[in-house]
Amino acid sequence: MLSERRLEVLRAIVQDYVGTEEPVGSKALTERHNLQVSPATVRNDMAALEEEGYIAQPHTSAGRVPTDKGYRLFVDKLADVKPLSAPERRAIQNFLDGAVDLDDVVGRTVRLLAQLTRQVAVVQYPSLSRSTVRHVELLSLAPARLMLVLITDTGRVEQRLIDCPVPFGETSLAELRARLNGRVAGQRFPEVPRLVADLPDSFDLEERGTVSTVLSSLLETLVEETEERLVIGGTANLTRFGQDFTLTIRPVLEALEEHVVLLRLLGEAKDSGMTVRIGHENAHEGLTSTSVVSVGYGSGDEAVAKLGVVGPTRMDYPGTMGAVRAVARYVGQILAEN
Amino acid sequence: MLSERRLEVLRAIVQDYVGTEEPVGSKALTERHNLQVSPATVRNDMAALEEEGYIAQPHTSAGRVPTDKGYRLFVDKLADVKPLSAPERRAIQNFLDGAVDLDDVVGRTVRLLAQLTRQVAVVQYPSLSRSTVRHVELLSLAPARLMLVLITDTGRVEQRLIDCPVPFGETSLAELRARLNGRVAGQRFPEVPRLVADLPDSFDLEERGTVSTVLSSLLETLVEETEERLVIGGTANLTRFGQDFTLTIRPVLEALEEHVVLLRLLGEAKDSGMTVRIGHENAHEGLTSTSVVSVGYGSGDEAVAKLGVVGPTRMDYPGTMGAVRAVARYVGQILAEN
DNA sequence: CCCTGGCACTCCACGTCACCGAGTGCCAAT
DNA sequence: ATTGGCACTCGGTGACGTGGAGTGCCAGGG
Repeated sequence: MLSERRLEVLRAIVQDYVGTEEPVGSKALTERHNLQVSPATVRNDMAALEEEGYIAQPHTSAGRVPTDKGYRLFVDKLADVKPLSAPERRAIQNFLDGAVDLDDVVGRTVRLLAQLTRQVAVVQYPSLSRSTVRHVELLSLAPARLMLVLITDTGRVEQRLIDCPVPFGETSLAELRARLNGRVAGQRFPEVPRLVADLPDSFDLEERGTVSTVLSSLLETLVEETEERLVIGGTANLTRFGQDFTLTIRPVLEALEEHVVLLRLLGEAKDSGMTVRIGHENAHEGLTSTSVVSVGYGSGDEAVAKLGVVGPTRMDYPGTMGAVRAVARYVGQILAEN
Repeated sequence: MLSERRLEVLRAIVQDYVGTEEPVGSKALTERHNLQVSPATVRNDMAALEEEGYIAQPHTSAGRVPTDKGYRLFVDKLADVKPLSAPERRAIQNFLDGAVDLDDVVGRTVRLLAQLTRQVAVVQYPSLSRSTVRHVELLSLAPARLMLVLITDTGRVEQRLIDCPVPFGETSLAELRARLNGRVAGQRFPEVPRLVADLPDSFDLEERGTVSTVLSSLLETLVEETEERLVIGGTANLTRFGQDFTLTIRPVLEALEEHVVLLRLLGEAKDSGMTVRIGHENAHEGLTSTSVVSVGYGSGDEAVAKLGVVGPTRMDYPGTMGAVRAVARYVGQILAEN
């Protein structure tokens, strides 16, 4: 177990390094933080911290830099989430209050988060599987072509084109629409397959084919690929970090374009509370020098989706966590109002 | 007027520079392109080309680099659009054919274009103002809350939440829905305001407020901000250019995040045929070292939107133009099939 | 009149070298 | 356990020299 002061030294190293982006030495530490001990003592502490793997030196005769393990300890034990300032909170509210629909909420949120943290922001649309069905609409676009529109309590709207095997009459359509809504409206999505399974049976033989087509189209929207959508913003902020460039920024951009990767990442995070994944804790190769701060958000207690930021491991964790948490709360409020 | 050979020299310079990314000298030119003249002659030609502003040297005793004006001449007079190879064409077709709805088509297109050109791809959704209304749907989500769903012939679906001043009965809703569709279905969007202007008059006084609210919400979707949507992909490709980085890549990323900027850019392009805007021809400051190749696409002769790529001025113009044109054609075909 | 070979000149890129300074580890003293 | 002292390491920086690619110009030849 590390002594109290050594933890204090680690905290100071993290804070300084995050601020200056340069390896921090023993002398500078004692000057900038009043540790009440001499540089030599700090050196001993640093040697111990390095021994334990919390910090490292890029090369002999350079200052120390926190390792992933060091950041982990910092986040777990040494850092408090920094609440936003009053003006910041007001800015959030003003910015989000103008949203007119879910797309708008998500779009504004991602811009807001990127601006607030000066990092890359990621916002997931409310997951279908955690929403309830508000309404299912069936529209006839052409004799043998339907459009299925799905609306959730979180305001999400999914549509899908359907090619019918045979033309489907307007009355049958109304019938199907009514029965479908009778079954699923107000129900949770994961229940839907079970609830509609026997629906084709109650239709005439010749209509059954179309009904089945419609249903399978409905069930397809629950497939992961369409189920989880997300939006990314603030990628320009990536250019603020290091100039190694092709080694640092490219893999990150590539990873960000692979939404699947991000979805998996967010999926691995805890459902409630904030999750911080640091450096190599992220499975994806391109993201081993970044940290991901994410949190669930939702209109009630339960999270319907996640949002967060992606930034360099050397980031201001307390500030970032504060911003992420605050934004998630406001978004939850907005959602609850609808 | 420049002699034939001088144009040939310019072409050679552009080709070599695009290939090597390094200033090209007279000797290398004569070796790699059989110009049938000596380096000294080429030097004279180069001096003339520089005099005219088509090429420049980064510093004395370095090779020459094309200027924006040089690229412009190259594109206008010296380059042919390079048709795609058969495998490439097949790849496009395979990749786009699997799309299930418009979102999917646009998403696939942007990925395809980014991969094909190895640059940043931009795809605009079919513009509402150039589409016709296929259907307008009104759903009652809560007593005083409606959802307006708008479907175009291009497959685009826009939805909007509406808060009604007073609850609106189901029969009135059906009435409004029917009359609305009677007026606008099959009509072009720009006609819509005119067509619905007198609609509130035919309703009872107490319903008029809600009807007006619905109509103004419908008209709002025609406002530019929601009217034009676009998707961007392949930003990771930006890292392939130069390492000046904060001077080159950041402003571009920032510009790309400002969809408004891109929309203006695309808007300035010709409606039919391909448009190439080179370097400083782009009004936006962040894009003065990039070129934008764009082209309209649509299901018929008329373009409903544009797509294109953003890359460094030093790009393979013939190849890029070929890819952009081919993709636009295929997307048009896909759209026509729906 | 245009093309060509020759020649002197210019500068960037690159490698070498020396030096400075921040930072370290270790040790003896308190 | 803490501290001051001291020798050592090593990356960053600037000065310097050199090589080479490239240029402009000029005189001679088709």
